Amino acid sequence: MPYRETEKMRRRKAAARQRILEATRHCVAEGGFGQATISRVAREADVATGTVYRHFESKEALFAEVFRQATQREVDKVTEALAGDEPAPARLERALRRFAHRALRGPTIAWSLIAEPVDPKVERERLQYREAYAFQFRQAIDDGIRETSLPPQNADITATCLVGAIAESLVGPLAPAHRDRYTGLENAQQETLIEPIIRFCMQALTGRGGDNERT
Amino acid sequence: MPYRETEKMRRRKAAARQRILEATRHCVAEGGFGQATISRVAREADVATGTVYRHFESKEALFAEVFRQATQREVDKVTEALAGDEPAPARLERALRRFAHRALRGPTIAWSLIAEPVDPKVERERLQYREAYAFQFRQAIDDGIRETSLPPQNADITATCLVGAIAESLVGPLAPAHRDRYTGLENAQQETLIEPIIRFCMQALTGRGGDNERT
DNA sequence: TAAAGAAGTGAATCACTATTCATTTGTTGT
DNA sequence: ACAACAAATGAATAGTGATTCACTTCTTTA
Repeated sequence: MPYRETEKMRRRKAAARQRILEATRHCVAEGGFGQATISRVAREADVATGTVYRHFESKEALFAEVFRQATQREVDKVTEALAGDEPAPARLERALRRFAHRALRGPTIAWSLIAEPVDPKVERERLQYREAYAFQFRQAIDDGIRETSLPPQNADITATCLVGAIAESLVGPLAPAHRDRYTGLENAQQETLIEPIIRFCMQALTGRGGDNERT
Repeated sequence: MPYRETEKMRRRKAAARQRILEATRHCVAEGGFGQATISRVAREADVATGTVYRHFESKEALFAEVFRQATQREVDKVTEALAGDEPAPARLERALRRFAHRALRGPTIAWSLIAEPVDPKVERERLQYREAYAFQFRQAIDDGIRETSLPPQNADITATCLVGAIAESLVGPLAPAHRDRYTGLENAQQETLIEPIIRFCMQALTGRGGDNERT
C-alpha cells in the first residue's frame, strides 16, 4: 500500500488551487479576462501550465469560477446593504449607492464583471449573476409593496430594469478609455455621476426622487 | 491605354461589396457574430475568401460595418418614433415601445446588437451606438423639461439609464436559451413583458406611470 | 531504501480561422 | 487578337493560445 492521499497532500493541492485562483483574480484585476492567459496565470501562480489543468477542467471553467467568486462578493455586499428594518426604499437606495461606489473604486474588475466581452461559459455566469442582483432587489421591492412604502408594481421587471439602469450608467465611466476620469479619488466627481443615477432609480421605484428630493 | 476602370466595373464591384455585406447580415441574423466566419460569409456571398479582403480591410472592419448598418436602422426607427409635436413623454413612450417590439420581432439580430459577446472593434461600435440611442432620448427629455412636460433632471444620465433599463430587461428574453418563449407571435405574452418595462421607464422619467396609469 | 503511485512539468501539439499571394480569369482600348 | 492591367481565386500560411502527455519529481508505506 505504497501511496495514499494524506491530509498534507490534500492541503497542498488545495493551496495550489487557491494560488491559481488568486493569480487569475490578479491577472483579471490587472487587465481583464482578455489579458489573462493560462500561461500568464501559471507563471503568476508559480506552477506549470499543465498544473492548471490538474485543478481546473479548462480555461473557461477556471475563469467562470473566478467570475463567480468575484461577483458573489459584490452580490453579498448588496444583500448586506439591503438588510435592516428601515423601509424598503431606504434599503434599496443604500444598496444602489453601494453598488455604484464599489464599482468606481475598483473600475477594472468592475468592468470585467459588468461589461467586458467574455467567453460564452463566463457570459453565462454573468447572466446568472445579473439575475442574482435582480433577485435581491426584487425581494426588497416586494417587501416595500407589502409595507406600502412602494406602490404596487411588477417587482421582477422593476428589479431587472434597476440592474440595467445602474449597470449601463456605469459602463461608460468604467470603460478602459474613460476609467481614469473617475478613478482619481475625486469624490465630488463621483457624486455628480452617482446622484442622478440614484435619483432615476428611486423615482422609477417610488414615483418620487431619492434622498435629495427637490420641490 | 489598354485598361481603365469603367462604370460597369465600378458597379460590379459595388454589387460584390453589397453581396458580401448582405451575406454577413444573413449569417449574423442566423447565428450571431460568433457563427459568422469569413469562409462562411464568402460561401454565402458566392465569392472566394480572398475576395472579401478586396472589399474590406479585415473581418473586424466588415463586422463593424454590418453592425453599424443594422444598428443605424434601429436608431432611425427610434428617431422616427421620437419625432412629432406631441408632448415629450408621449414621444418617448412610443420610442421605447417601438424599440422593444422590434427587438422581440427579430430576437437573434437584436441579441447580437444588444448583448452578444463580440470583438473589441465591434464592441466599440456598440458603445457608440448605445450613446447614439441615449443621445436621441436625451434630446427628447430636454424638450420635455423645456416644455415642462417633464420635471427637471439630468437628461444625460436619465437617457443612459433608460437605454440600460430597456436593454437589460430584454437581454433575458432575447438570450438564445429563452428567445423562443417570446418569438412565437403570442402578442399577449409580449405585452406582459413590455408593459411593466414601459411603466418603469415612464415613471422614472415623469414620476408617474405611463399610458395605462392605475389609481 | 525501494516500490507504487500521485502530482508537477513544459515543450510539443492541436484547433481554429484570419489573412496572404502566386496563379488564373476577366476587362479594356487599340 | 493582343497588350496591359485589374479582379478573383482558394490552397497554403500564420498567429494565437488552449490543451495534451511522455517524462520527471515528489510522497507514501512497508
